[in-house]
Amino acid sequence: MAPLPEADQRAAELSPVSLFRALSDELRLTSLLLIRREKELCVCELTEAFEVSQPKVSRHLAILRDSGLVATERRGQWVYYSINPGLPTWALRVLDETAAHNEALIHTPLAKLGALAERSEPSCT
Amino acid sequence: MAPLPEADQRAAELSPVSLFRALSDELRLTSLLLIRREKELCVCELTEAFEVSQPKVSRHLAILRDSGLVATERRGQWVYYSINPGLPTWALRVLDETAAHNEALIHTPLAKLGALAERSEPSCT
DNA sequence: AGCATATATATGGATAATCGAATATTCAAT
DNA sequence: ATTGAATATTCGATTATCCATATATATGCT
Repeated sequence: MAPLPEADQRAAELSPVSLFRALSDELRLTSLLLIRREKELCVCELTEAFEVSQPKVSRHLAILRDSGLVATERRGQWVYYSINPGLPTWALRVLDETAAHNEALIHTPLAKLGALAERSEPSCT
Repeated sequence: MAPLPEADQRAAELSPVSLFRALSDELRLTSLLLIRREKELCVCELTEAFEVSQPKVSRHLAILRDSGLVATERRGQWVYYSINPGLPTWALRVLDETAAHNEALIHTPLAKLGALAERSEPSCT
């Protein structure tokens, strides 16, 4: 068999406690839900959507990545974060349930993202 | 309308972050799953099932109670913990998914509980 | 090369979580 | 009332988490 990518491997080993620890911070949870909804987002988009410092976003995304929840792909100067496709089904369902019944969680940042999108591509500032 | 019991009120306000924080500790998560499976358990049963100190179990159960996840009922000297019936559906589904696909989590403590049950009622020691 | 933008990491300090051990509290029964 | 069993709480120490700030790395462009 072909070896799994690193992130997928971590996701395959994902323990419930690791998942819940990762989701136990508001910025991490909402970032993950926003990424899930938008398919992929780069650091600067999240920084503007949540109006927090870039290092803060980066640090929390690193935690999501290290626990196997998100995958990253660099394209040019941007690093795009997306839901790790190797996530176990039960974890995806946890996210689905949480997202479906807590839409208010990402309401505001989603609106900010929308305003951002009107100026074409990332090009954050 | 009749006012909700305290625990139900907390459950109704349950935020995703609060839920995940509560589940981000192994003893709390496994205790909750064990309670869910057994309908109700008292502190001494959990103490023996997990082979940890009584204050430790009590402290973590208090956190589960304060975050609205479990309800308590005193019967004689024992305090029984059960899943808070006022838990929102999405939270129950999160527990369902977690339990269904991580049975190994409570395998050992469940076996210890079984051995305990052969000597009739709680009567821990 | 040199500069600007995007992202990541290191440092130090404040706050919170967790633990073991000791001590309270509550209830039942004598 | 006193004892014993079950549960809860407090205390001090340790560790983990989170933040802001500063700095480093990586990429693209000229």
